[in-house]
Amino acid sequence: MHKTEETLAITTPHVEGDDDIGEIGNIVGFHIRLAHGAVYRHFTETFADLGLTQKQVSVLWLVDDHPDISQTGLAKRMRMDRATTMAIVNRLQGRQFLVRGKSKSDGRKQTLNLNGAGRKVLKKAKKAIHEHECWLKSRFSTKEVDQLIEYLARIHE
Amino acid sequence: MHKTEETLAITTPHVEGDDDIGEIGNIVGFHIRLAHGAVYRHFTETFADLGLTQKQVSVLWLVDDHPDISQTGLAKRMRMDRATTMAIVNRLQGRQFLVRGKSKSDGRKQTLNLNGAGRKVLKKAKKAIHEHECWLKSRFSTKEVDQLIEYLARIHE
DNA sequence: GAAATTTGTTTGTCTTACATACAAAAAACG
DNA sequence: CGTTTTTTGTATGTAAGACAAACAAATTTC
Repeated sequence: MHKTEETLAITTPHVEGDDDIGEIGNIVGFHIRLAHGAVYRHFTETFADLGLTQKQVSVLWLVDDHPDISQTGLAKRMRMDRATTMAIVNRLQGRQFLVRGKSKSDGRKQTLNLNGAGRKVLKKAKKAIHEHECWLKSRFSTKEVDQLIEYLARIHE
Repeated sequence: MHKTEETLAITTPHVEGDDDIGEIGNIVGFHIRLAHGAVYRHFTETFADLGLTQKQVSVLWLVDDHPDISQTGLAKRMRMDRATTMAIVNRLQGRQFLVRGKSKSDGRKQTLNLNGAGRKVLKKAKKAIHEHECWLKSRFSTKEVDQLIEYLARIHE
C-alpha cells in the first residue's frame, strides 16, 4: 500500500479511519516503531499469565543457549549496557529463574545459568513464543519471513 | 539444553563470536526488537542536541499535520493510550512547543496545535529526521525500502 | 610495578506503558 | 424529557527499560 499524499484529510473530526498519519507515513523509522509497538503489545498479552517481558524471555533464552555466559557477554548479544543488564538479571535472579556464579578463568566475571525453575519457565515461554510468532508470521509467506528477517538484520547488525 | 527444533526453521546462518545468538535468531519478534533498539539508539544520538525523543517528534509532526487534533485522535494514530498521550503532551506543553485549546464542537475535547517554538523545533527535527533516515535507508535500495515499509505496515495496521 | 582497561555494581534520572479512578461533556436510550 | 452509558481528559501510582556517572576489584597492557 502506497500511502503518499493520496489521503490528505486535514482534520478528521469524527472519521472512523484513523490510519491517516500524513507524510510521516513515509518515514521508515516511524513504521519500525509502530511495528515494534504492535509486536510488544501482542507479546505482553500472550505472556500475561507467565509475567515475563520480551527482555526477560530473551535473556533466559540466551543464558540457556550459552551456559556460563557473563553479563557483558549477554549485554553485547542483546545490545544493552551493563546497568540495564544488571537490572534484568537481578529481576530474574529475584524470581529464582537463574543463578550467578563465579568464573574460574576470570575473577571479574560472573557466570549466568538457569536453574530448574528457570528452565521450566523457559519451556513454557517458548511455547508462548511459538504462538506469538505464528500470530506475527501469519501475514507473511515463508519467503517473506526470510526476507523480513534479513532486512531487519541489516539494521541491527 | 532443550532445543525445540520441531517448530523452528533454521534460517539464520550461525556465526561464531559475539553475534552468535543461537536459535533465538530465527524469531521475527527478536529481530524487530533489535532493529528497533538500533534505530532508537541512532535516533537518540542524532537528536541529542535537540533533546527530543522519537515519541515527541512524532507527536509534534502529527499535530502539525492535523491542526486542532484531539488527544484521543493523536492517541489512536500513535497507538498509545490516553494516559501515555497525556504525559507526552504535558511534556511538550511544558517546553512551550504546543498549546491546548478548547474544541468548539465538543466540550470534552481539547484541540492541540503547535506554537511558534513548536514549529521551529519541528523544522529542525525534520532535518535531523532526514539525516537519521538516510543512515537507516543507506543499507537498502529504493525498492527494498518500499518493501520493508510495506512489511512493517502489515504488522502494525 | 604502574597505568589503563574490563567487569560488575550502585545510584539516580528520564521516558514510556498501563491500570485505575474520577469529573465533565456528549451520546444513546427508554 | 430525564436517565444511563460512553467518551474524553485528568490525576495517581506502578513497573520496565535506557542511560549516565561513579566506584571497587580483577585483569591486561605497558
